[in-house]
Amino acid sequence: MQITDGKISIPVPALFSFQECLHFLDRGYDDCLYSIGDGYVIKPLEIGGKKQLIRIKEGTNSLEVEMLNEKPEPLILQLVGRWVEDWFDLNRDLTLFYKLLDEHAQLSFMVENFRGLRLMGIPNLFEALCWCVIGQQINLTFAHRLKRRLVETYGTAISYQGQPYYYFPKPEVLAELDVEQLKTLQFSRQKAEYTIGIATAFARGELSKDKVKSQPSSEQMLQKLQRIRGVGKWTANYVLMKSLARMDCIPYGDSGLNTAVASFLKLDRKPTQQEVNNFFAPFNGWESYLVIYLWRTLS
DNA sequence: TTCCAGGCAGTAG
DNA sequence: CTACTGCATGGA
Repeated sequence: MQITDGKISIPVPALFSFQECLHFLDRGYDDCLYSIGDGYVIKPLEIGGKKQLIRIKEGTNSLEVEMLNEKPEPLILQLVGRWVEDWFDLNRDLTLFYKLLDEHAQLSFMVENFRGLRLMGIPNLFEALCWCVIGQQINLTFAHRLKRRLVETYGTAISYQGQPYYYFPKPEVLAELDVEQLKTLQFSRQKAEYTIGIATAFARGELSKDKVKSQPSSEQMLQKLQRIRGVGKWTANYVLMKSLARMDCIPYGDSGLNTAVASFLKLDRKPTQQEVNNFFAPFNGWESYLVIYLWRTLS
């Protein structure tokens, strides 16, 4: 990572495609927590309690990060750079995963077709959990609408060139809400209760990214997460993958995953958990990436 | 109209 | 243990 003149230049690894990553972020959904333009993404993020707004473009074998709202000191720039590396999962060598894909009779086409697609993270665990609750069992268009209402109502924003850029609401804010307030945003009673419960757990310090991280194994991380009401097997696996960058997660029950696996196995029904496990077996240690690539086949 | 979406908890057997 | 049900809305 190089920092010169208030800008950050991050070298990208082999098997990286900015275009594939942007495609993932775009996908036709209206997301309120970043903004995609032609060849760039603008993202608001908080570093050390300070609100930053960054624009990420592609350079020559690099990502170029520009600070849009202020010119912070080099230490902060360093942290912003690390955050971007985290978001795009840049510090991962995908050679082995690609070798496994290449050896696979049905999936080897992904090596060329999806080349360089990375696991785009949701570094904020609280946000990731809320997003799962919102997305549970409803169509993604409506899920994005619900998220937008939550963020625009209870989040904070900064303005850049006349446009507001929103930060996800703080747990302390959502923890103070009552169910009826979220129901006016068209949350179901259940989604409202789960969201407030998760916010309360974070606000009280019962749950945090560090607390989940400190568990010795993925299995125990899953168990810690699933103790929270509203967090089941699907959500726990999803957030371990997206927020903690664990590589061995399969969000069992995911309808998109079921659709993709059923299609490769030529089933006219949902695959059983055993069939999903068998399908994933050759990708031991790379399950999360395979999930991302299977979802990619659907869009 | 009915069915089902990037599920989950609660209950019954 | 498995099977079923309510939840909320919108698109196919």
